Amino acid sequence: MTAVSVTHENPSREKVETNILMAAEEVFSQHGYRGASLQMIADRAGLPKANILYYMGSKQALYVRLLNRMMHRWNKVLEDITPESDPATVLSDFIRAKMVLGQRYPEGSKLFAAEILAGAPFLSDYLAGELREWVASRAAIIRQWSAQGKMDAVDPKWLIFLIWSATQHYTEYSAQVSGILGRDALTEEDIESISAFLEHVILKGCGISQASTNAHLVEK
Amino acid sequence: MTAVSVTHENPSREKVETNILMAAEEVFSQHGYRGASLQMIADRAGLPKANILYYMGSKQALYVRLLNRMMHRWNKVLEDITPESDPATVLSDFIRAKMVLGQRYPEGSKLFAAEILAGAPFLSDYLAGELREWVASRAAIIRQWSAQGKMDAVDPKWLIFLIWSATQHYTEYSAQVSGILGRDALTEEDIESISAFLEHVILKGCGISQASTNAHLVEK
DNA sequence: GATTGTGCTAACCGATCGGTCAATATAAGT
DNA sequence: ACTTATATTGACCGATCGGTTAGCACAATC
Repeated sequence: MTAVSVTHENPSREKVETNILMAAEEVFSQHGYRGASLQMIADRAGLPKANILYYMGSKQALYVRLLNRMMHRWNKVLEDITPESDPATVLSDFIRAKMVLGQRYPEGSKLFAAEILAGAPFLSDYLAGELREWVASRAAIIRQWSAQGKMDAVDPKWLIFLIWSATQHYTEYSAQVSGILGRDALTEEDIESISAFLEHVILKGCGISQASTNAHLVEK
Repeated sequence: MTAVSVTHENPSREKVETNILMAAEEVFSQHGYRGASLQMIADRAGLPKANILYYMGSKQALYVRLLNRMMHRWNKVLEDITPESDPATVLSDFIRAKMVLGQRYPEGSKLFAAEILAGAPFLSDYLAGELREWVASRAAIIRQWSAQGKMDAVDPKWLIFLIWSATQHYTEYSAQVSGILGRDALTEEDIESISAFLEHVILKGCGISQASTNAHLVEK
């Protein structure tokens, strides 16, 4: 068991696995679980197919691993959104964080979307468990804000779904968005412009006064 | 051979085709183009596989036909949204129409979503053509409204995307929504509640005064 | 230098893929 | 009745599916 030695330079197990995970994330996100094939993943990773199975065990194990990885990234963002006293900053942070998440992990986000489109066969427990509780706890806070007159008495669940959908749209429907905009991808300015727009509409729409400037109102 | 005459009882061509299209829409929407198999479609339609190909020619032809059917439904909704003078009614109608569309054709909507997730290989022309022009023409109208002081100077494209994403969410992420709500499906009241919420937040968020009552603010 | 353990992969497995075809059944026209 | 056109489907095709296995390369241990 002393065989620690110098395996660091070698394409050590970790590097190979990362390579496979990246390739698999792309393929699964485009074609869903059933539509993805190990051969496509292997080709994109530049490895023989048997190698994928050697490292990952099975197609399902690989898929579940990707889902879990994405769930953890997602949970991290959720945790960062602490229930402070100020609705404006909390909701604003939430919007920005979700936009960043989508931009940072576009493939993982699409993979998640494909899984849910398929009826979430691997995620139903997570949705009805952890995520549901997260929504419930946040909804309670929002309800308090409404009761305190800090914002309109909107249904908190619909508000949370609104922020989710509006931000996710730009990663999962990137093909539609760029097709319509006539651009290959969104620029940094686009992202900032969209974030500012969503902040403006959602906060104002919920009757929350915005602290920041109005500079973002200028159309790109 | 008494079986004669009454061909009306027979599943005449049109009926058979409709049956196949329905089955195919379900399967494609769940698994995407690659993930769907003709055998699954045949099973769901209660027909032998060869029969599917007899009526539809090929997997791709069947898929494209479904996409076109959904595009026409979609275009019909878009056409109904005429550029009247009043932003409030136009945007409100748009929101409601999109909610209805999603509830009416959930499978077709999901099929569309899966196609776009996969990079829209069959729809790129449509997106960069018809749909793009529709967005451009509507954006121009919204810009006029802003110039006339009827609403805030938000970027019209982001506004259109916001309405799309917020409404689509409830059909395409129905697995997530119902998982979190702890309900199998959305009720009529849910739909009304969501529509009213979106109307309230988006119109108010864009600085458009709402004519209707505030009854919808009561949380479900 | 023989042994052991791991990384790696060509070759193969049965199942299923989209699609073809020949055979049969049914209906319609004459 | 006979012909023609259409409907229907079991059997089959080569390709590809996820997964197994046997064997080779290589390095560390004894």
